[in-house]
Amino acid sequence: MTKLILLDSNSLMNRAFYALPPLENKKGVVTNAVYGYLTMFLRLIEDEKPTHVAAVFDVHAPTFRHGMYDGYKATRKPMPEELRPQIPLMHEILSAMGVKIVEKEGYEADDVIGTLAKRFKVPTVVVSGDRDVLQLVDENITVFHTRRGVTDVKVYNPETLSEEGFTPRKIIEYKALRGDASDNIPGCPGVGEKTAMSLLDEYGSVDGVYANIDEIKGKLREKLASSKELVELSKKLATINTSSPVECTLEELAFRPVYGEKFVSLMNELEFFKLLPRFTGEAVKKPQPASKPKEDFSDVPEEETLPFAAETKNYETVSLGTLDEIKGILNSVKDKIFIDLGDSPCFSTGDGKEYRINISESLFSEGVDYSDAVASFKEVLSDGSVGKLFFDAKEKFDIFKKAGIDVRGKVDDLLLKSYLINSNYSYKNFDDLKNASGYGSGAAAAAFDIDEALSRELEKKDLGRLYNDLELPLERVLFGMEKVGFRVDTAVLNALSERYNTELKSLTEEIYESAGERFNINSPQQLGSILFEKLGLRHGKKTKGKTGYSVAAEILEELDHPLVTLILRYRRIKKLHSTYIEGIRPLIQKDGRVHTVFKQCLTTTGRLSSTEPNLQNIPVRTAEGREIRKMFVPGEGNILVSADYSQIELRLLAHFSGDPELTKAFNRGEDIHALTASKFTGVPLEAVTNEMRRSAKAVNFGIIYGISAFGLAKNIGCHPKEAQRFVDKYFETYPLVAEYMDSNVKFAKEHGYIKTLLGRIRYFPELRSPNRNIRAFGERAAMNMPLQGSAADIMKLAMLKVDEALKKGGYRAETILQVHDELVLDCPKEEAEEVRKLLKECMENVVRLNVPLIAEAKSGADWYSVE
DNA sequence: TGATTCACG
DNA sequence: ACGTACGTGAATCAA
Repeated sequence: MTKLILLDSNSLMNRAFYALPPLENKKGVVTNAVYGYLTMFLRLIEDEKPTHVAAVFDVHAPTFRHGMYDGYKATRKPMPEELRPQIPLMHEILSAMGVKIVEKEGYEADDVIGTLAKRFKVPTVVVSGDRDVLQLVDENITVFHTRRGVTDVKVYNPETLSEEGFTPRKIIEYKALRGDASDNIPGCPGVGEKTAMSLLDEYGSVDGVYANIDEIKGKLREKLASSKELVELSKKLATINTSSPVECTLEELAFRPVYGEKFVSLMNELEFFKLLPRFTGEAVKKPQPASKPKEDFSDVPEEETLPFAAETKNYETVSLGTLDEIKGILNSVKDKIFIDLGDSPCFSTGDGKEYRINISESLFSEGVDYSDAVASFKEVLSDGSVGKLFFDAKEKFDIFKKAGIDVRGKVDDLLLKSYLINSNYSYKNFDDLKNASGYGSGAAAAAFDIDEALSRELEKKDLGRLYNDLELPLERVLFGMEKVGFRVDTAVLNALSERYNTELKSLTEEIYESAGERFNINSPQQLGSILFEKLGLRHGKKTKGKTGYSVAAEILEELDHPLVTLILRYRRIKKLHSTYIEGIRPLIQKDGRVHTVFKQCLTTTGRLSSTEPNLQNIPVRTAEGREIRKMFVPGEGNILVSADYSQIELRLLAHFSGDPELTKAFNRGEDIHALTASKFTGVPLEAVTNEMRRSAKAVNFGIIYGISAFGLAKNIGCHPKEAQRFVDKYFETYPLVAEYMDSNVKFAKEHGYIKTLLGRIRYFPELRSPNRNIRAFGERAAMNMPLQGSAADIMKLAMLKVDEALKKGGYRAETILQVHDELVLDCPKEEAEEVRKLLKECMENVVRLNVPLIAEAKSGADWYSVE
């Protein structure tokens, strides 16, 4: 039984492009349209089982139709930059599969499709995202119209078309009157959906309308009369040419797909791991000696690719129903076990089997609950001679700790390994591996293979030490910090809350009075309309997005109006109150402490991040906000000891660049910002004013961030031209810094990545973007990474050192917080002075640079008073 | 869900 | 002629 599928490929790719998020493979190639197209095609193959297929594309050349240049699509939006390269890619994939691509220069895909559809007189399915092709529907031809997304398809045959009040011919007539903006068909101005339909219901066609134009009254008649030519042109534009000179026989379209090496390698390169087996069917389950995906990446050795050893193995999943069964297997574990907890806990012993604990059925029916299932792991988890493999070990430590279980023995963490291999995609790497293993959900059975593959990759990238000697031991330290937590004084919290509440209330009244009406002060939209429309204050040029005016503090500060002053104050208090008071209150646990969660595998630079609550952004810069810190206190009988690195990133800049002036200054212990100011202005060091130092400091920071004159200007509020002079002056003063920054960008462009002091890698796919701005962003980030990332390395190393030193010295003090360049310890009072010295010592001597590392260590009764 | 705003290093 | 400082998280509004 013959069945022909005609794919309106440009239309489908366009649909897919806008329907799907901008998927990228690890090389930074956007693949969403290709992915969507293939998904749809796959579904068609499975559901429709076509015997013949044609993928029809537009050829982008001056477009003629009916022999007349029509300017058609001349004003159409240009194809997005991320979509354009996906078209040739799609061609390549289709060719590899053996799907016939049909295109005819000078003819729209519609015309080619119309011609083929009508030519062969066989059952045909036309697949398109455009409604134009509905005019082709007949007893042989069905149209699949993709609506939202790529899988939501409406099937049109003569019956369903008539249910919507259309006939194939009426589609053309309708378009002629109504027009179609997306296709640049003008139609009759002033005639919309409703009018077009009622005219056609009355007169049947465009010709019918004009033959009876006298019957029509008023404005509509004028419009129609004056647009007669336009409507007739529209009709021509809307009519698909079903006799284009396309030389193509039915036999040429025969669908005999081949999923050979070329196809497999393309799919792997694009990282369509789930799609591949669906195309190849059973073939992928069997070992495939011929096609090792890894080989396909061999020409890009520096790329952040992973081996897929897991793919070819056969795994077995076994479901366990009783505690005895679970315990039986757990008792036999010799050296290493992988455990994952999710909807149903599962584990593997490295025997190629995955054991799933069936909570929902037998365990429950035996009156055993989830915590007992977890508790059944107790023996093996507490056994120090058995190694553990986890994905996100710290989370597992926490879950087991809550069940009263301490995890002992050597631990490996798949997430951590994956993060070090590529910090841009640590979770995604793992997903890819899971998919490659052929199992959609837990990859317990494949975990050991994945672990091995990741270990090989770590070694290849020289990350073994960073993993074994830094990140992995740090994970335990971080877990300890989370468990201890930071005590919050609820009396102080309540007092602050009350103060803020009162203040907010009175500010709200004052604001309403000043504005002359009540409105939602928190709504940027409403606020903007009050300030800029009602009061007519001059607004910034910024009209980002569609909402209109920016009401950010930096804009409002320019305005001189009592209402604005009130608003700014309101917002400051509101922020403090909702984020740091009411936001933190519910996070205080029964022990009176907040237990932040440190994300060790999140940032691209190697820094930690802190959540629930975020203790890394507690206010400090303003006196007003700093008050919040009074509620963070040490445990009973303790004192807080804290130390922070002084200008660690600038010191690293001196170290890496080797700039003599910068190095000399740090070695002499000079004030680096004042020095920069002095060199800029020519005045002696002692004569540098606060204002001069402030600007110089901003420049120093700017350098760390990968300076741009515009960014600097915005920060210090000067003209970009003046900022540019500062930048030039800076690089003149510290010439080796300029060289160093250039060398970073150059290296990143050449190799695709940059390393920090301890060899941490960050990839920069942005540098290969066709988009200038994205590239420029990548360049700044590449300049910043060695500084921010190395500072993170050093701090992490210091945390390990502090932890060891405290243990070794038998101190009871505990690290409770890290804020990038600061460590906070909860310390018994009697240990305070010793611990303060120990902390400073550890932090300053953890690595040796060409310049000294300085840490200032202080203590205090709360986080506010730490001096 | 994404955009805005603002807190930190 | 563009749009820009680097790295984060939480609250809030508007769709």
